Amino acid sequence: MSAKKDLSIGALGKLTGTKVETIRFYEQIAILPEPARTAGNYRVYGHDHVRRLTFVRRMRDLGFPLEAVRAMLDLADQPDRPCGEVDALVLDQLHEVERKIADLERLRDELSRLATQCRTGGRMADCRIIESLSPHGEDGRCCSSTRSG
Amino acid sequence: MSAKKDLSIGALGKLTGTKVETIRFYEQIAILPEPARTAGNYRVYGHDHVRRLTFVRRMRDLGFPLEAVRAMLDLADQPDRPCGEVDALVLDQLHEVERKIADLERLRDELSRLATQCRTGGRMADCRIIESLSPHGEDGRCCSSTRSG
DNA sequence: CTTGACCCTATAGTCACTTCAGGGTCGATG
DNA sequence: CATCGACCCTGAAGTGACTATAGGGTCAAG
Repeated sequence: MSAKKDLSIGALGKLTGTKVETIRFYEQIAILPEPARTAGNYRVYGHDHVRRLTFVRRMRDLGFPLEAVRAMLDLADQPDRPCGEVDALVLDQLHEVERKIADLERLRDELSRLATQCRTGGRMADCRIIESLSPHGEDGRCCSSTRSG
Repeated sequence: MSAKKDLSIGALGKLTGTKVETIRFYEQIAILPEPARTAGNYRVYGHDHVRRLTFVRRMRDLGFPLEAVRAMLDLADQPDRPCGEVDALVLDQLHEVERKIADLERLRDELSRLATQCRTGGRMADCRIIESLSPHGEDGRCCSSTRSG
C-alpha cells in the first residue's frame, strides 16, 4: 500500500458510503487487510484501502456475492498466477457481467419510456416493467389486475 | 392472472431458478400474490406468477433491495396512478440503473482485456480490476503487494 | 397397497450487514 | 488542567433476505 492518506475509519466510511461497522466487518472476514493503527489504537487508512473498499461496495451494489468479490480480489492480489487457472474465472465473471448489463439495459429502456410518457401526459396503463425482465408469455398485459396465476 | 399454466411450486422454482422456500417466503411478504390451490392444498401457478417471479429474481440479481423491487411492482400493479407521484420514482430508479450499467461496462471492459491477455500468453501483473470500479488515485498499481494502506 | 418424489407449515440457521452496549481517545474550549 | 462532544474501540445481538431442517401430508406409478 503506497501513498499515505491517513484517514480514520469514519472518514473512510464517508468517502466510500460505507458504515464503520461494515468496514470492521470486512476486515474481520479478510476482505480488507488490517490497517495501521495510531498509538491510541485507532485505525489509519490510505489510498489503497479507499480503492479496495470502493471496489467491494460497487461489486456488492451490482449484486455480486462476497464470494465472487473475494475471487476477484484474489485475482488482483496475485499478479503472478498462471493464466490457466484464471481464465475460467475471468470468463465466468465476464458472462455474468454481460448478462447483468443486458438486463439493466432492458430495464433502462422501459423506465426511459415511462419517464417520457409521464412527461408528455400519458398514463401508466401500458407499463411493461415486469416484462422488461421476464420471459415473454403468449398473453397478458403486465398490469392485469387479476391475481390468481 | 390470465392464462393457465398449472405449475407446482417445484416446477415454478426450476423454471425461475428459485428455491421453493424462497417462493413461499415471497408469498409470505406479499411480493408474490397467493396462488390457487389444489384439493390437496398444493399451490398452482400460472404465467403471471412466472413473469412476476422472474422479474423479482432478476432485480435481486442486479442488486436491487426488495424494497425497490416492491416499489417497481407497485408501479406495475397500479396502472391508474397519477404520473406526478410516479415520476420521481421512475427517475430515481432510472439513474440507479444507468449508474449500475456504467459500472458494469467498466468491469466488463477490464475483464475482456484480461481474457484476451490470457489467451495471448500474457500475465496478470497489470490487472486493473479494482481500478475499474474505484476512483483513480494519483499513484499505485492495483497489484501492489504492500498491505499497510 | 407401497414407495419415492414432492408438497405443506413452522422453525432454525446462514450470509451480509447493522445496531446496540460499554468503555476509551481526541481535540477544542474555558 | 478539566470538560465535553465527536469519534474510536471490541463484542454481542438484531435485521433483512434468504436457505435448511423437522415432521407430516399428497400424489402417481408400480
